[in-house]
Amino acid sequence: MVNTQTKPAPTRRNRQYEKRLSAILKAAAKTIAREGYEGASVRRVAARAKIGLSGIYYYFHNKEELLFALQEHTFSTLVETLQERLASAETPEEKLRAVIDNHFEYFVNNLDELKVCVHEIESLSGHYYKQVLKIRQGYFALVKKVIREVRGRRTGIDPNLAALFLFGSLNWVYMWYDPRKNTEMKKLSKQLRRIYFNGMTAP
Amino acid sequence: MVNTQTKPAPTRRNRQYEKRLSAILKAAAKTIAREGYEGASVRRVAARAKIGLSGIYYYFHNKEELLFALQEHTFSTLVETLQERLASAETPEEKLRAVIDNHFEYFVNNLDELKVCVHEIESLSGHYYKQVLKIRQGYFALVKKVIREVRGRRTGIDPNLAALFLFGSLNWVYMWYDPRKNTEMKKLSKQLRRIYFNGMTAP
Amino acid sequence: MVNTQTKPAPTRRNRQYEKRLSAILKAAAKTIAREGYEGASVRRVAARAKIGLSGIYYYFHNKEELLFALQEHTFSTLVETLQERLASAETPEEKLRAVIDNHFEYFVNNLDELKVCVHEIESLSGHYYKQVLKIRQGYFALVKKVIREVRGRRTGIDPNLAALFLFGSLNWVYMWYDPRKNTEMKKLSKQLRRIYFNGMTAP
Amino acid sequence: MVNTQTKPAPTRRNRQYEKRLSAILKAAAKTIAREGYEGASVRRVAARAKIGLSGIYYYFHNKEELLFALQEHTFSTLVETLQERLASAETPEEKLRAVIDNHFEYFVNNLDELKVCVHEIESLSGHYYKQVLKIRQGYFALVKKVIREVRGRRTGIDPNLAALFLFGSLNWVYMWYDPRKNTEMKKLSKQLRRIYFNGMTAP
DNA sequence: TATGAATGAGACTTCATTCAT
DNA sequence: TATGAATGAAGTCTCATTCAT
Repeated sequence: MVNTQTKPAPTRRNRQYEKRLSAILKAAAKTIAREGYEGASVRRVAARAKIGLSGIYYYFHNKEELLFALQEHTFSTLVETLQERLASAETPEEKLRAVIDNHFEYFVNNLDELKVCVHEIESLSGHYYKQVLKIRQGYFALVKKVIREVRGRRTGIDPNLAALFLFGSLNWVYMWYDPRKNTEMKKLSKQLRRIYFNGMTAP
Repeated sequence: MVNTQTKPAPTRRNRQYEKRLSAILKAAAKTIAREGYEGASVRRVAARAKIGLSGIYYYFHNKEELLFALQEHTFSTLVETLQERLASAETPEEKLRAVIDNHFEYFVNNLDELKVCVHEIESLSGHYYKQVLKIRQGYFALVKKVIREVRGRRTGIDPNLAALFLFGSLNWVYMWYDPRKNTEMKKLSKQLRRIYFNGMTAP
Repeated sequence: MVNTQTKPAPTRRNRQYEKRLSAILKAAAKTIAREGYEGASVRRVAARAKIGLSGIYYYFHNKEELLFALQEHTFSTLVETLQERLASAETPEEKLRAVIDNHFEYFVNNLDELKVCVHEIESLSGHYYKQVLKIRQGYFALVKKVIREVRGRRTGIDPNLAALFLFGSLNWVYMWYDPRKNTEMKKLSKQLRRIYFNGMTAP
Repeated sequence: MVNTQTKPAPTRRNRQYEKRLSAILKAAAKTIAREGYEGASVRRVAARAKIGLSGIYYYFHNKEELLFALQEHTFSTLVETLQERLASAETPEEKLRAVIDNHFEYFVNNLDELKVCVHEIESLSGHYYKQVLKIRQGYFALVKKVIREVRGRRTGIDPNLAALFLFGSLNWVYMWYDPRKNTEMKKLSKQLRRIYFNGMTAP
């Protein structure tokens, strides 16, 4: 089953298993991104993953666990890569850039996954929700810390609110970004950095 | 049916009709806000509106029309009130404030409705979607124009992107705003204005 | 819905409703008697009742409620008619006869229902189970009291055990009684009375 | 496979096989006793037997065969031990006691198995059913013969009916016997004997 | 104007079973 | 001897919608 703590050596069987599993996750991301979590049917996810309907239930206990796996993985990755970037950033400005670039870069390479993470946060419930919440809170804390450094002593800026507004800008992107138009991510990033950096450092 | 162009004099019967209709809309907003459009069942909407299930279908042709009515009304109102506010604003700064205050004020008084508008945009399809899209585009155009005025000659700012980022910040609010904590809207507005105004006017 | 406390006057509509409802119950009894509770599918119950599958769910919230309604009604009737019979019985012997005849008579007229009640007692759970349990306990108490009268002062007989054994004999009938062979109920009753009456009154 | 006629010498391998097999049967008895035959899933039987799901299918062709093995073994044992007991009983009374004690003793040591045998008789079908039926008929014949001896010349007692009533009392025990309360089997046996012996021998 | 009764489609999930390994 | 992976069939239930009244 998914989420086993022990990772055995990748035998041929294991590799087959992992392949199927990630095929299912990819299919789930695509389907849920297009139809919404409630709107997406497990059957259609299975069809896209080229597996029998009941095959899904060999890998996941239920539909919600599919969404959970998606969110858990995406947010964890987001946090990890951000931490790496932040480690090699020095000035507050560089750190803000790390935050923004990290988010955009992941986004542009994982459109479906990020959409599902942003748009279906409340579709999880109970234990699943709480577990993802924790990771998201970690992510939020990282960003808030960066913002605190950016604003320095300017007490007119509330880091909490500023972080929430920034997340709004970042998360909303999936609603208008069109990959076919191939808008340069660099430009997006630069614009957003400019607004928020200047916005938070002006006297 | 909904959206009749001709508005007859408000007889007692008409008033009864309108009352029921808005009760249904309120119930729909609450239900869809909590359960999502796909997750919300017409049955539960009817129950909340204290009406028989099939009673709904006297007022609306189908479930999608419910969502449409909600979005149509909210976005139209948003545009209307913004126009009024803008008419009495003079400087670019005042206009930016009009945009932000208008959004926040409506939001705080219509939490469910705005959430439904923001979160369920893509749940409409076909004709319904297009009609709402038009209104939203009008709204967007108004805001973009304000932003253009704010940035003035600073060509480093792309009004389109800036508007999209601003909308992100505004729309994301429903995800974290907690009416029970009674956060002051004034503070929210002030913070957001500060970031975006400074962010777009810094050299 | 089923089990409404208020009983409105039987309009034509009501009569139609009642008819359907008892058709469903009859179909459920037949189906569950033949296939067992778990083995019986709601679909097949519906087919026998000549109603659409989902039609069942207009009358009952779920499958378990079907079984509950069956058991609730049967056991209640059993208790009621037994009470009537006991009221007009005088000697202990007559009372024992009332118990046995009451059970057999109901049984022979409602083979399916009684089988379902006896064989599927543990198929109910939670609230449903408890509610039926209460009625059954009432039934048991009635019988025990009769047995106490029968045994008189013979302390060698434990009324509790005797009642349980008697119920065993009564309930087991559905396993071997063949209505096509038209065994006379009178004979059954007489035999059983003889064994238990003599068995409990011998010195 | 199960029920091989030839019994090879018990090598180590064979012993391992038998062990597993009886572990599965024990698990099946427990599971089916709790959840019913239809309600019990092979998966859960396997889990309880601490074996892989498909491992079951090495020992049994299908689910029904599991139930069959259980019933076949239990009823055969019941018949065997009864025959032994009867061989050393002399008076009719002693023989009746043999019948009752035999049943109760087996019952108290094999609660799950006997429940499954009594409650799931009709869950078998076709060939499986017939085979078990034969054994049960043998059991029934034994008991009927004893009863015939007990009643002697009292033609008012129909041995067939009396046997059926007695079986009812015996079989129903699983519905109310609570092993935790540790009711003395001796008392149960004595009570039942008293009722049936006196019941059938009174003038 | 409103509802009670009904339905077909489709949702999620579990089932017994198989087969290559 | 045993299992991991997979499947088709079937299960219960909810859904949006209709229509006679």
